[in-house]
Amino acid sequence: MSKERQAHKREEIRNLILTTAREIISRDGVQALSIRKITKTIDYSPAIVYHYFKDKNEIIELLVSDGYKRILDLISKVNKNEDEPEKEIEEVFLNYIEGALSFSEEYKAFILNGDSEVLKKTTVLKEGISKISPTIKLLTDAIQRGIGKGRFMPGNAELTAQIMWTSAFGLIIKIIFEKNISEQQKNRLIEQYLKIMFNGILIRKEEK
Amino acid sequence: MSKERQAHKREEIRNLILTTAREIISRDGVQALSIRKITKTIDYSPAIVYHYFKDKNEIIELLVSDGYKRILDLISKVNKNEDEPEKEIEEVFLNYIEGALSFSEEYKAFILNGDSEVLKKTTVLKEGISKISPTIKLLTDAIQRGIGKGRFMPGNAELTAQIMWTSAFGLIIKIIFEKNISEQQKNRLIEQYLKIMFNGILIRKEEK
DNA sequence: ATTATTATTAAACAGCGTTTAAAAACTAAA
DNA sequence: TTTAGTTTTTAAACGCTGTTTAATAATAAT
Repeated sequence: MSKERQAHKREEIRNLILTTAREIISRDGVQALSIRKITKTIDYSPAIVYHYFKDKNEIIELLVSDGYKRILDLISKVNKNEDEPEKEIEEVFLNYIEGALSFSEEYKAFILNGDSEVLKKTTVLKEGISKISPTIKLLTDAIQRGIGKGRFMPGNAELTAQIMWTSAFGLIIKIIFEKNISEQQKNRLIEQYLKIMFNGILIRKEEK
Repeated sequence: MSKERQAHKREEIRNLILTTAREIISRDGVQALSIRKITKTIDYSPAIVYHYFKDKNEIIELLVSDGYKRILDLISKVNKNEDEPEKEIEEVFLNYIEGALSFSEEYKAFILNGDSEVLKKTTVLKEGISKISPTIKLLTDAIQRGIGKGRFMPGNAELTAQIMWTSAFGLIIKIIFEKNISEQQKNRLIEQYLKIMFNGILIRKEEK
C-alpha cells in the first residue's frame, strides 16, 4: 500500500468517525453521543478514536464549528446594499437564524455541551458570543455605512452590532428549545425581532 | 425523639445536601457537581441522596429555580410607572440582567445542563424561554399600557415582550460567558441594549 | 525473512448516576 | 428491659462513561 493510499485510508476512518458522530447527534441529541456508541456502530474498539482525535470534545468542536462555518459562509455571501444597508443587515440576520436552525442539534451541542471550559476557547464561541469576529465586523461595517448615509442613528456601530448579534442568539435559543413552535410563530418572532431592532418600540418625534 | 424533631432532622439533611451542591456549583461550576462529591463532603454514602431527592436533576432544578425565583421576585417588585412605562420596563430588564448575573453559575447550569430533556419541562425554562410566564405577562401589560398611552408603537404587545425578553437572555449569556468583561463594558452593553430596544437603529420620519 | 513502522485492540482505571437488599439506629409497645 | 416495628443509612453492585497503557496484529521497508 502506497504512502498516499495509507494517508487516504486514515482520512477515511477519520471521516467515518466524524460522520457517525454527526448522525448520532442529529438523531438522538448531543447528550446521547458517546465514544463507545460511535465505535460500536462502525465496528471498531473505543480506543481507536484517540488515534484520530485528541478527545471526545475535539469531535464535538469539529462538528459544531463545521456547522457554524456553513452559517458564516452564508452570511458572507450577502449582497452589499449601498442604498439601503438595512436590507443588507436584514439578510444577514435571516441567514444567521435560518442557518442556525438548520443545524439546530449541533447548535444545541454548542450551547449545552457540559464541558464548556473547552468549548469556550474554540472558534465557535469566539464567533458566537465574543465580540470580535468576522461577522461582527461585517455587521459593524454595514451599520457604519448606514450611519454615514444618515439612515441609522449615530453611535458606536460595533456596540450596536454586538447587541443585535447577541439578541439574535437569544432568539435562536428560544426557537430551538421551544418544542412545538409552528413555522408561522417562528416567522412572526423573526419578523418582530427585526422590526424592534430597526425601529425600537418607542414613538419618537421627528429626527433632525 | 419526637415526631416533629424527626421531621426537622430530615429537613436539615435535605438542606445540607442542597447547600453543599450549591457550594460545589458556585465554586467549580455545574459540570463539576456529582452525587459522590456531595456525599463525600458531608460524610454520607451516595445512596442517601435518593431518600431525599428523586435524582440528581431534581437537585439542580431546585437550585436553579431558586435562583430564578429570586430574580422574579426582584422583577415583580418593580414600581408601576403610569406616565412613563418605558421607565418601568427599563427597570424590569435591569433587575433581570443584574439578578441573572448575580447567580451566574446557576444560570449557566440552567443553560449548560446536559440532560436538557428534564430541564426543558421545569418551571425554569418555562420562565426563561417559553412564551407564557408571569414575567412576560408583566412586560406585556407594561407595553400594552405604553401603546395605549401613545408612547409605544402599536402592535402585538406580547410578541414584543417575548422578543425583548429573549434578546435580554442572549445578552446575559454573552456577558456570563465572556471571560474578562469589565464592569464598564458590561454597562455599555446593557445601556446599548435598552437603547436599541426602545429606539431601534433606524432614523424614522415623524410619526402620526 | 527480518526489521521497523503503523494500526488496532483488550483490558484496565477512575469516575459517574442509580438500584437493591441488608444493616444499623431509633421508636413504641409489652 | 426486651421485643417488635419503623425509619435511616449504607455496602455493594450494575451498567454506563471517557481515557490510558501495553500488548498484538497488520502492513511497509530493508
